[in-house]
Amino acid sequence: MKKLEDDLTDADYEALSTLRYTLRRFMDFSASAAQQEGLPAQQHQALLTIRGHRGVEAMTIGSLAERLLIAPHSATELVGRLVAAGYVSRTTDLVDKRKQTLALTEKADAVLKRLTKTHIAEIKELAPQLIDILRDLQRDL
Amino acid sequence: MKKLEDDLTDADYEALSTLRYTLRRFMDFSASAAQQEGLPAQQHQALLTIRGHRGVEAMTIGSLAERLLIAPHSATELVGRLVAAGYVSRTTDLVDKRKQTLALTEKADAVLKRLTKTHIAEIKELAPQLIDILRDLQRDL
DNA sequence: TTGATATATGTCGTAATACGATATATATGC
DNA sequence: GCATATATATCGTATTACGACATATATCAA
Repeated sequence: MKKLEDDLTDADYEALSTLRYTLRRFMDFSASAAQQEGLPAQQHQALLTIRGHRGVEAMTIGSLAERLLIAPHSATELVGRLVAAGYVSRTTDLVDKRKQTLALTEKADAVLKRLTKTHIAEIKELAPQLIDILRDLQRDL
Repeated sequence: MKKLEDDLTDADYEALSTLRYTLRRFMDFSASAAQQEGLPAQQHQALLTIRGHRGVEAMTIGSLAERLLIAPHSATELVGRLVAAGYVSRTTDLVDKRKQTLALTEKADAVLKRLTKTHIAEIKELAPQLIDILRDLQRDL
């Protein structure tokens, strides 16, 4: 349906560039919204990850690290900040005492609820545009 | 089609969390790919932005900053690094001597071409999943 | 059980980079 | 032709993830 060679067109670069721009705007919106609630972006992501976690196993430092794509010891530091700020409680797992079980405080629940509503609203604005760009790139090459 | 109250369900948090996880994986893939080419992620974004720029006006420090959502003086520093590494040429605009016109070197063109191909391939993998999640969130609330 | 190894988390110094505050050069408008 | 705005640049600072290393607990084989 398109060019026969495997070379890239100006439109290809433009599409990818626009995708990244759109993603940046979303991330920027998100970071600003979190900041307004007094939360650094990464701490917001940690709260969302803990709250959005499905599964029988409780959330731990290690699984948080996996989900955030950071090293376990970086998650340790991140959780340290969250506990210090009163957003997360950290309890030693009773079965495996190496593990730390994480849970949100009421304070975190309230903040995250507001942020999540705002984010879903923003996504509704952004989604159609994003889907269009993704479809374009799918068809590409 | 869903709950009547404006409250969030566990599934809402889960969907948003999954969206962010998917975005992180893409960004992480991208950062790793760039790193393998010797480029920090932000420098890669700068190159892509310059290359993907459409419009009569040439790319400048200021418009790069806008597109990257960073402060102009941060773009100055970023471009400084790119010039030092031989990826970008910076020339004073002839009409408006305050402006710096940016262009990619051949070295940058080659690297960016490889990276862009890889990225488009990756997006083809990720796009269906991403579109699904976005649709879910669109229908939501 | 014991000892060896693996796993989970924690500590501390470092590096990278965007920012704030500030500065300079050029343009533009009255 | 000055006052103000715009575009870019410089430098010190703050944030945060990481590498290197350390500790505690678990697991498994002999």
